[in-house]
Formats: sequence, structure tokens, C-alpha cells
Amino acid sequence: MTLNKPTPDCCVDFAFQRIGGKYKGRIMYSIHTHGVSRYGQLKKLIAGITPKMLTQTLRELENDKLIHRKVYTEVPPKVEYTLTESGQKLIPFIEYLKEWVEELVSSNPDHELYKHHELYGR
Amino acid sequence: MTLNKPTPDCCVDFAFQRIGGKYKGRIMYSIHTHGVSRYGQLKKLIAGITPKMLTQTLRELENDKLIHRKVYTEVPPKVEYTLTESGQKLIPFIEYLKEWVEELVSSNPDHELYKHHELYGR
DNA sequence: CTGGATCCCTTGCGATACTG
DNA sequence: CAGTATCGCAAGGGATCCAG
Repeated sequence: MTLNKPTPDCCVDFAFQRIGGKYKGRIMYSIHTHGVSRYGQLKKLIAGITPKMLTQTLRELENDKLIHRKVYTEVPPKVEYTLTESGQKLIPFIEYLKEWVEELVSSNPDHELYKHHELYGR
Repeated sequence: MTLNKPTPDCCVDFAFQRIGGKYKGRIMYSIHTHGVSRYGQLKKLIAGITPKMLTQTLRELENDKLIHRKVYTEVPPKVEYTLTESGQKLIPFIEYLKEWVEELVSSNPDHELYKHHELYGR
């Protein structure tokens, strides 16, 4: 018996479980644009995230092998996060999303997105 | 004052609110591959969805102008769903996800994804 | 500095029954 | 055929405090 390809339905479900959460996309994109990142650095970059959610989301991404976690056993503690190869392959996809939103907004300057400009540094 | 672009953070959040739910991707992809679709047709295509979730998700997609809903005032009732132009622009993005998952799985035949084959018609 | 533990609330989603 | 209505659970996420 040979393996069939998973169905599109199946793939979409699967992928969204990996990148669906509230912060997963933002964290991965942040690591991408800023390169190797440390915990405290990400906490500043991801506006509004709590330590709990940051830790939890980083662990999930690590379990799914989208990021890699490197611990330096020294005092004070130091941990570095990088994108794995698999994680890097999701970046163009996030870029695409970004362009889609930009286009949507530029064609409508009154867009609700701008209601949140104080949060996002317009 | 001129409008700046929304930040990447902002865009990722925004996009995921639009396409993040459990069924949004699957519904849009289904309308894409099968063309103009009716309610009952989608209910068969989207395995496991309840009428409540189907209706709710369709309404959200409609509000976000990703799909269009056309009602025929006749007996028996008939409603047709199509992708809007904005909605169609998200399809390549779903395709990309699909390829990402296929690649992930093909390099690992024991992948957990296959645990669900009875659901997805392997 | 990089988290873990706990409490609590909201939202998403499922199950079931009913309707113009 | 194309939905609505109601109930209820479970997961996601926020706030706060604690720790090696």
C-alpha cells in the first residue's frame, strides 16, 4: 500500500494549528526580520504580549520545529531563538499576507485597521 | 498628515482574524475548487462541520467581503456562495500552505497527520 | 534574565433540536 | 433547502505573583 497525499482540507487544518495562535505569526516574523533573537528582545518587540504567552508560544513553535532554542548555561541566563529551515519556509507566506492587508487598507483609508494605530505605531 | 503603512505585526493580526478560524480556510478553498457552491453542497464537502458553524463562518466571511452570498427568492430556497475578488487573492496563499504541509509529510511518512486519514479520505 | 505557577474569564466550538 | 435556537464544554488567553 502506498501513501496518498493528504487532502487539501487536511493540510489547511494542519497548517493553521501550527501558525494559528494569536502570536505565532508575529513571533516568527519578528525573529525573521531581527535575526537571532533573545527572550527579552522578543518581549519588547511583540507589543502587549505577557511572559506567559511568550513562553508558551515559543515552546509550541519549538515542538513543531519551526524555531530552534539554544540555551547558554551561564549566569545570567541567555537563550537564543532562531528560525528552523521549515520555519523559514513560512516567511514568504507571512509576507504575502502582509501585502494582502496593505493592499486592502490602501484602497480604503478609513479602514478599521487604523483604529488601532496607537497600538501599532502608525 | 499622511497615512503610514500598517506595521507587519498589525497586518499579521488582522489577516489571521480574517482567515484564522477552524473552517475558514477549508470553506474558501472548497468554493475555489468546486466553483459556485450551495449551502448543502458545502456541508457535504466540509467533513464534520455542523450547520451552526457553517452558517456562522459563512456570515463572517461575507462580512469581511471574502465571499459573496446570492439568494434566490424561490421555493425551495437556493443560496449560492462565490469568492469575491479579495477572497480569490487568498487562494494562492492557501495553496502555498498546502505545499508546505505536503513537503513536511512526504519527508516523514510516519507523520501524525496520517493518524487522521479516516477523516480526510486517504 | 528567562521564565514557571495559579486563577479566572472570554471565546470558539460541538451537540441537539427545531423552522419558513 | 438553508438555515435558527439553545445549551454547555474546553481551549485560549489575560493578570498577577513567584523563582533559579
